[in-house]
Amino acid sequence: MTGNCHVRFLEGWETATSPRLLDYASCERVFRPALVGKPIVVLSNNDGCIIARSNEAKALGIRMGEPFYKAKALIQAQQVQVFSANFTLYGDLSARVMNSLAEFTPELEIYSVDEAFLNLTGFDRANLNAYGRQIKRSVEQWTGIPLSVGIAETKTLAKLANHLAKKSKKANGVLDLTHSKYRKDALQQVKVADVWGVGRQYAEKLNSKGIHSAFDLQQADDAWLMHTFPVPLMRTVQELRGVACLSIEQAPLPKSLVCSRSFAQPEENLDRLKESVAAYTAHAAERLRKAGMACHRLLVFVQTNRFRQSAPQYANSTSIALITASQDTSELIQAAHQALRHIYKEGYAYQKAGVMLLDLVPFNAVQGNLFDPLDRAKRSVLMSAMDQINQDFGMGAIRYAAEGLRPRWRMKQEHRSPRYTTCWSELAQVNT
DNA sequence: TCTGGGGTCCTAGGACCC
DNA sequence: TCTGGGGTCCTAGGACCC
Repeated sequence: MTGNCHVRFLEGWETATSPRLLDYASCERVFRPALVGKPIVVLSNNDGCIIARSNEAKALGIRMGEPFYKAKALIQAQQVQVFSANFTLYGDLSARVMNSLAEFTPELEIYSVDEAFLNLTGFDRANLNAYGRQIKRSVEQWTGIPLSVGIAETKTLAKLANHLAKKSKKANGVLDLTHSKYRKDALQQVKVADVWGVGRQYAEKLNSKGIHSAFDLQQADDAWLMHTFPVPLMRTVQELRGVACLSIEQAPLPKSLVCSRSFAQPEENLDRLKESVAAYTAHAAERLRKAGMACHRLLVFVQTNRFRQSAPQYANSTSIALITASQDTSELIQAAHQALRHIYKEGYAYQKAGVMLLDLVPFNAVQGNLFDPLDRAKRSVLMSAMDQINQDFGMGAIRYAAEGLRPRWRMKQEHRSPRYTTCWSELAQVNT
């Protein structure tokens, strides 16, 4: 028997079309225990809109995805605590939770910043529920982050169990559905749109054929499904039936890597776009080196604000192939600037730009090139030195002049909490 | 007035070759 | 030169996920 355990903390969010919330509120509370029980909201990059609310803030009627300025009066009147998204802090707390979870399984898959799968194959089936409670209790005690646990034979069922564990008072954060007589009942309770692998498009199509619950989907006709939907949905259905199609995977190598941002203000000027693209490239390259990878292709994209339909619209992208796979920041910045010059058109108010590093390969497996103009061994030493300095003194302590000195395009983050766990100077701001 | 950022997989279709 | 059939590779786009 395979036992899959799905753990979720912080809660998840979804795309703009069906916003759920990201409960980063619990991260903020770890260092400000006085905030427990108080209303909290977390803002998106640029402090534009609300991407997370604590239960107390929800109760006040603050909506998910609501523009900050619209909720401002209510927020002030009710003394709601406001935070800019602090992804550095959330990422670090996430790593601590993952390390704690690793104590409970020989095989841990870090699925996202706030989710993990634990392989419990071979564990005592009768005691899985108790084991789930032990995980929840221990990790919460060690990290201060609340979590919920779902257990079942397949990953899809484990996710579904977790979904119910959070909602059900009786489950109290832990639900084991392995060989459970409540299985049918559980599947009937979950809307098909809430099944992992069923998005909005599929849900609409399924609903129109009378398939509304996870149970309906589990019972659906195979021939019809195969004919109507792409292959991955059939895997989902099999998983709902208890047939494992997805294995627990440990740290699969990334295939691509993206860094992109919306600007605080629209940007028309090529030089400033070049600065932002250089900075995104530098950031992406740093992550690339950290992953031990190099890229064969680099893509740059720019776009105007698609919500402002009255303004002229333009979006484009292009990629540059690199003869030798690279992780060298200056080489990548050069390529990025070359790509940007190709797609830049004057007279548009750009709202967003981004850099994608594609066709990644492990750095130690990079094919050399006889006519390579770069001394890569030397460059590599330079990159390591830069990364070390930035790690010790904070992100951006040392950077390329091409990134600009006082970047106007930097994000607005007026309400960011300190990076308590990753920056000594900010730790001093701890306030209880 | 505001509307994030970072990923994967599958499929269709065009280019090119034999 | 014309023809059909079939293969591979690449790209773009759309679905999904967090």
